[in-house]
Amino acid sequence: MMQILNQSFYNRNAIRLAPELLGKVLVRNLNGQIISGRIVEVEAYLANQDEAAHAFKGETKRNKSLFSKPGNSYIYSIHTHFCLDVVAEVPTSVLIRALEPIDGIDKMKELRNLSAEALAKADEKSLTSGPGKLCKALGITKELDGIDLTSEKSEIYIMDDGFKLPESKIIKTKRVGISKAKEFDYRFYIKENKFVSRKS
DNA sequence: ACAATGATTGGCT
DNA sequence: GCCAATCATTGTC
Repeated sequence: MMQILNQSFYNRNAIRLAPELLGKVLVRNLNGQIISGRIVEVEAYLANQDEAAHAFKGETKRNKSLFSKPGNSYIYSIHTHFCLDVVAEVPTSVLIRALEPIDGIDKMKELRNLSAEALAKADEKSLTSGPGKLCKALGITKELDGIDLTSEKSEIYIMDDGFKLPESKIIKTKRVGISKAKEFDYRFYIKENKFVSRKS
């Protein structure tokens, strides 16, 4: 049975929320068209004791969504891309790093804007296997920063479709691409899932 | 006002 | 594995 995740689901420390988000379905309503994918890789970011977290230095104009409320989006740009976090217990958050495409795969291909050559050999695996890639494939931009993910009226929300992920299928490792606080095992992904951005 | 930086990606070696 | 792309945000002057 399909059930939308509510605010109390999100309102816990990001380290506890992150593995619970694995297997849930991220839904994008793009002008009425549904694009969706199962979450297969995430990372938790804390605050006070986590130098890699955007919330580490306190609230700024950029990260104000982290200080808003559990279940809101936090979307920011990095280099030439956007990334999507869900706000957990304020101001911690969970970065969505990879999806297994479900609905709207043709639309994802269109939004990724791949070259004809890249499109020809693009398997579904490369469409959403990274935080920047999945934002592009789902048409997620900074305009959607701070929106409420707990309502089906929103342009982005997350569903539980009844998929049950066994504990034994959750792999926990160090986070990717950060220069500080590298030692923490705050990255979680689904074992043997080909849509994760990388192994180990 | 200006310089440095980055929770990434894609292409090339 | 290494590196450039490219720009919003941030800190400093």
